[in-house]
Amino acid sequence: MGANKNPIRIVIADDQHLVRQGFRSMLERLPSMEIVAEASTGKEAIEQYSQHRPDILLLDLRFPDVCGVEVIRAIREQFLIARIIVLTTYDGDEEIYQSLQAGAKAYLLKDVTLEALVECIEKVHQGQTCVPPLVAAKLAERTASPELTERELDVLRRIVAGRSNKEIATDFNITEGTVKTHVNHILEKLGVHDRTQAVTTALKRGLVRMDNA
Amino acid sequence: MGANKNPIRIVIADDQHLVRQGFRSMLERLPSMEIVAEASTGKEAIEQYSQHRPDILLLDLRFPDVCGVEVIRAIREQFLIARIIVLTTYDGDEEIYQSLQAGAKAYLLKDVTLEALVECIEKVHQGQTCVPPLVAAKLAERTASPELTERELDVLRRIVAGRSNKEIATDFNITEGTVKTHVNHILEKLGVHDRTQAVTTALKRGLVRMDNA
DNA sequence: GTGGGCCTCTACCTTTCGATAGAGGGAAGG
DNA sequence: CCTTCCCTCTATCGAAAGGTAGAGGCCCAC
Repeated sequence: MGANKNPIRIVIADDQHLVRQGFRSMLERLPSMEIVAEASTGKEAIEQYSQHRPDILLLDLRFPDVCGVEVIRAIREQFLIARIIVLTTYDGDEEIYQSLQAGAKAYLLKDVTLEALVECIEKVHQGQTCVPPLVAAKLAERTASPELTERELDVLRRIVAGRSNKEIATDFNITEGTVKTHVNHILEKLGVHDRTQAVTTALKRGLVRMDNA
Repeated sequence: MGANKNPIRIVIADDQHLVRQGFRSMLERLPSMEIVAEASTGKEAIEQYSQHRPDILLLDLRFPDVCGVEVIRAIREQFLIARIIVLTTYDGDEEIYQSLQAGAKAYLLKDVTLEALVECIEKVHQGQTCVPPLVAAKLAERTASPELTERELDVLRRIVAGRSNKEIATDFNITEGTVKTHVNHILEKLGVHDRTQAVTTALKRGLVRMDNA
């Protein structure tokens, strides 16, 4: 089991130290893989990618600073050939859609087996994509449901932040009536009946994220 | 680096395959540790504990079936000496409190270093406990805030499920007025002004969990 | 048994929310 | 140019939510 001449060069980006070390520990056993760097934030992920130009970037979506999708966009902007595998626990249709839309080549959930991960890495390295059936099914859900406009997303985020219609109105310098219009459209598009349900479905689908603390 | 005569025998319980394998891969390198089993559900965790009686159980809180706290209670009921380390991403004060209350000896977040994990395992194996400062701080928050009654928790769960006061009333066969009373108490105790904020606060603090799908 | 939670109920009132229906302006695209 | 979409606003209305202030029954602990 000697060193491989052309191992697949990989950067791991995950905000959890232990998870990164775990991945590293598993993948380093394989002679065909080489971990060239780690990143614990979105910013670091971009930096490490630029610096090392790995064959594969294993990317989580959760970071303290930039969200994973932004990382994908930023990297793909500079390096169109970038081969990015999203490896995360989030299974919301919106997160999947956004990631693939931004240019990720694969979307894996962290409950896959090591074998599946390795297979995926090899496929992507060869220029293929990799979207497991369950993920694809989630993606289909999203395609079936109407898209929110930018403004509606703004309002939705404030709703999740726990603000009232009146407060949202002052936040955006618009009338409460307008906010209500947006809210109505949001409820329609999400297929729910009140803002409380809007919050939970938005969180489940990955349309918004809760701020910590 | 030969085999240790008395390695610390460990069971790993985590719903994510890749994470389990990562932990195993890391810990197996240490001669002083031995992974004797894995579990991917709460039920399995209890079974594997009973069967192997490990020195240490590394336990996540998220499982498809039983929640981690229940697992702790079930195991501690049979095996009072059980030494359980909670290793999770959840940092809500309620989850921490419940876990330690149920008898966990340590509570670690998955962003700790491997060194910290190993140190924790050794400490717990020697009969000590291990609660990092940040976790302890979260715990303090919980102690400072009033506790919800069983009924209030029932109502809160329904609120998170997106049900209206009227619906909750029929769910529990009580009047809508009574539900409103409970809701008022909930809002007071959580320190929020409406049910939407109650939902996010409850989720952040780990008082309730969202049902998937 | 007395006090204190807890759960239950009632009543009243204000505010907020959500539904509905419309309308005007601006930007993008055919 | 015309259509379409988005954002904005107005107006009205009923339904739901939230605040306040009680009160009775139950069980447990002191």
